[in-house]
Order: sequence, then structure tokens, then C-alpha cells
Amino acid sequence: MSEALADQQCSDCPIRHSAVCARCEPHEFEVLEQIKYYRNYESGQIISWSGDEMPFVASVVRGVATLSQTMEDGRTQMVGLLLPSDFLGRPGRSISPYDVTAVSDVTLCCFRRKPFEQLMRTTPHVSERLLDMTLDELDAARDWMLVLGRKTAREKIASLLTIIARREAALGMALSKGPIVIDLPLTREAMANYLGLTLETVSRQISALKGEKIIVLDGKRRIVVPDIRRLIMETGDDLDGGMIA
Amino acid sequence: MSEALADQQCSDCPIRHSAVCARCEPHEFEVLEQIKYYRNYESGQIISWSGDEMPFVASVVRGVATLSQTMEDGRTQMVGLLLPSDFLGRPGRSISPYDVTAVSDVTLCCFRRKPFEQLMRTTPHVSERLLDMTLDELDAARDWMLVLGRKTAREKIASLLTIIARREAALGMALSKGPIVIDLPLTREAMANYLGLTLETVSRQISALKGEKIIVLDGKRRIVVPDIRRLIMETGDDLDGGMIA
DNA sequence: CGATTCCTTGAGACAGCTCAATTTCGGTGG
DNA sequence: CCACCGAAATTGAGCTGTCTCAAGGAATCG
Repeated sequence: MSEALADQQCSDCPIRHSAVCARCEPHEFEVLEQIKYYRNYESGQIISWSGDEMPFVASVVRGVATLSQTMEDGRTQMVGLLLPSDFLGRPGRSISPYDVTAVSDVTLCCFRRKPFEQLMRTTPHVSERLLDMTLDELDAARDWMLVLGRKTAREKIASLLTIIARREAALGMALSKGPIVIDLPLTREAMANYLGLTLETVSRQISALKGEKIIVLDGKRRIVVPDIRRLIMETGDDLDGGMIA
Repeated sequence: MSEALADQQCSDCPIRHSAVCARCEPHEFEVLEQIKYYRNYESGQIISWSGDEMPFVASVVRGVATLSQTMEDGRTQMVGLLLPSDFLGRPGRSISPYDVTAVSDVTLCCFRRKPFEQLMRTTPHVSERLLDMTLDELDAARDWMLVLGRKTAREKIASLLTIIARREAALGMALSKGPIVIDLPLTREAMANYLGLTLETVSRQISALKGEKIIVLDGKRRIVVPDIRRLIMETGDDLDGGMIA
């Protein structure tokens, strides 16, 4: 908690270069510094229910949150995975249509809506960046539609692991050929809700990949990928997007 | 063809009030008039292959186009349905990651990328509107993820018909309680590719809904919905979004 | 430790897929 | 106007991947 609150200076912020504020000039940061505040959530906590008023928009500074939709009978589909630097909320619309859940301890850098929208109007750098991020998310959502609509259970699992590996790599060190460690913040049930499967099917497919030595489990949540190319082969995609060196 | 080319004046344009140019001022239209040009495509024609260079961004003026992704083995997932006023292409990235297909005769209002991007920089109205449209599309894509991931075949069909009925209604006359006519520009195969099903399953489910008098077929492509509420009940969603009077 | 939560594994059921005929529609030319 | 053709749609029968229901087993936390 106090640790998170230490991120007072935008210049020290870990997501400084990839969040919605990435392109801001020093004088724009001054405005941001004034309207921002941090909020912390514990793992498992609900950040906002679908239909609730969200008085802020925010950047994820630390941790992982999910966006999900639930039908009356309980069927749930995860529609977004928010990792550090991702943006939460929609300017101009304060009611979120999704449940937002912290699936690990999460720190948000929150902006009150009114001043943030004012900032968007007065400086192009924030709204340009937000448009870019939104277009990226739209592409990601469309890629995910292929996973949900057309892939087998095994391909779905491989796709999820590959995507998380890539995003963790993009944020941290480059993705080499060596073994990759994925610290998976999702339960089997959460994975199932992301992939449009049941948790039993997720478990079975993970066991199968483990049996074939494509992945190695280290406890429940940590997955080691000895050779990412073997995993990518299981996604059903053609020879990746050239992201791997 | 000549009919489409008659749309020379933005002020007469049928999508004037809902496209990316919706919020433009008269002087901004003058710029648009100068950089725009119309292109026509016949039903079935490919507008752009995945990976191809697209030298323009565009608004759909007339007709229906689809965005889709195809895996090496031929599995195809439609990831977007572009109706009149929808925007096609991504500013700042000239290579489309999707196949774009005209599924009816289509007219595009095209803008060369460079001047369009310049326009976005100089006037806020275009980029504001584009951000809004992109956020709407992102929400739609996320809603579709629920359909793909969690709904049954019957619910998927009902959801597709409901969405098309709503979008046609939003563009044209208000959606009353009376019978609604849906002029479906999609083949069974295209519907299957949108819904993550096979065309046989689509056909069977449509037959089932027909058998229960929830829909009435008038030829192959025209569907009449006597009571939209009965159809909405089959989508699995809770009592719609209040869009119906 | 004890308890709780999460995960694994098994066996049977079923929704949707595959493969294979037909049938219907919509256009086209005689 | 009608007969014909090809594309699209329908329908059937059997199969299979994933789900459901159910019983244990392992990790994590007080």
C-alpha cells in the first residue's frame, strides 16, 4: 500500500512510457499530477460491477485486472485482460458495461473524469495516444474472436499462454529462445472464462501439454515454457508474427 | 455506378450524420470534399486481402462489407460487419490485418491516408469522432466475444438477427413493435463464419426458429420477425438494453 | 495442522461437426 | 414465359470434442 503510494512522481512511474500518458510533454504531466490519485485493490476484489457508476478512468500501474460479462444463468465470458499500462474506463461514459475484477493485487492511477476529459480536449497527446491504444485493443479483441470462434480447446490454451508470454515479454526483457517463465495470475476458472471453455477442459488440456513436455508446471500458477516455438505451433496460427527473435 | 457517383456533395451524403465526419464544420467539409473519392465494389469482390497495403481509409456509404481472419487450414472467423457509416482502415497503419470483402454492392467514400491523417492532426472533430466510433466498435467486439464464447447455436442465431435488426433500425425508421423485415446480406456460410458455427448448424437453427414461428422466411435472404421480443428472448440476454419502445 | 480453495481425473451425455444426398431459389437464355 | 442451370440451402445419419456430474487430491493460509 505505502509502496504503491510512493509512485507520486509521473517521471518515476513504471508505466510512464507505455500508458495513456506516454506522449505527454512536461507541462501536461503537471496537469496530470494534479488530477491523478492512486487506488489499490486486493486480489479478488471487485473494482466495479457492470452497470455501476465509475467516477474515474485509470491506468493499471501494477497487477492484473479482468473485464467480464455475465449472463443471467451465470455463464461468464472474460472480454479483456488489463495488464500494467492498460487503460480502464471510457471517457464520456461513466457506466461500465463490464464487471472489472482485480485478479492480483492491483494499483490504479485514477483520473477524475471531468478534468481528464478537459485535458483530452485541450491537448492532443492524450487523445491521440488513447485512440492508438483503443485501436490496438480493438485488434486484440478481434484476434480473440478467432480464438473463441474457431480454435480447439488445445489451441485456445496455447494461444492464451503465448499471448501472456508475449505481453510480459513486451513489458520486460526481450523474448529470447531460452525457457520462458509465465507467472499466470489466472485460476483455471478464469482461464476457462477467457477461453470459452469449462475449467475441467482447461485442466485437461494443460495436463496434456504438460504430458507432452511442451510446458512444465512449477506449482499451480507458474508455467515454464522450455521452447516457445513448440507452444506457438500448438496455437494453430501460421508462423507467428515475427515477434520472436 | 453512376448512381453512387452522384453523391458528390457531402451535404447530400446519406451517412453525413453518423460517419466519421459527423461532427465536422462546414470548413472541414471543404477539406474532406477535396481529399475524398468514391470507389465501388460488386458483391463478392475482395476489397483488400490480409497483409495487403490499403492506400486509403474510408467510410462505408452503401452496402455491407465484412472483416475476417482465416487460418492456414481454412477455418475462417468474421471479426467485423461494416454497415453504412462504419469506418474502414486504421490511420497510421496502411496494412490491414484482415480480409475485407464486399458482401453486397458497396460504395466507399475513400480518403487518402496522408491528407486524412493531416486533417486528424489539425482539427479535433474528426479524431474525436473516430475515437468514439472506435470505442463503440470495441464494445461491440467485446459483446460479440460473449456470443462466440458462451452462447448456444440457437442463441447465436437469435443474437445475430437481433443485432442486424437493431442496426438497420438505428439507421432507418424507429424499431416499433410491429413485424420487422431483415434484409440479410449474408449467406449461411457467412453467418456461420460470424457465429463460429458450421453452415449446416446455422441452417438447422434457422429452420428450427422458422418451425416455431419466431421468424418467417421470405425467399432465402429476407427474414421477417413478427415479434422482436420473442426473438430477443432466444438470445439469452436479459431483457434487452431498452432499445425497443 | 486443519480447512478451504483450487485443481485433477474419470465416466457418461449431448451439442454441434462431418460427410453425404436432395431440394429450393434466383437468374438466364431460348 | 418457361425450362434449365448453378449456387445456396436444407435435411439426414453417425461421430467426436467438449460439457456435465462426481469423486478425490494438492497447494495455500491462518
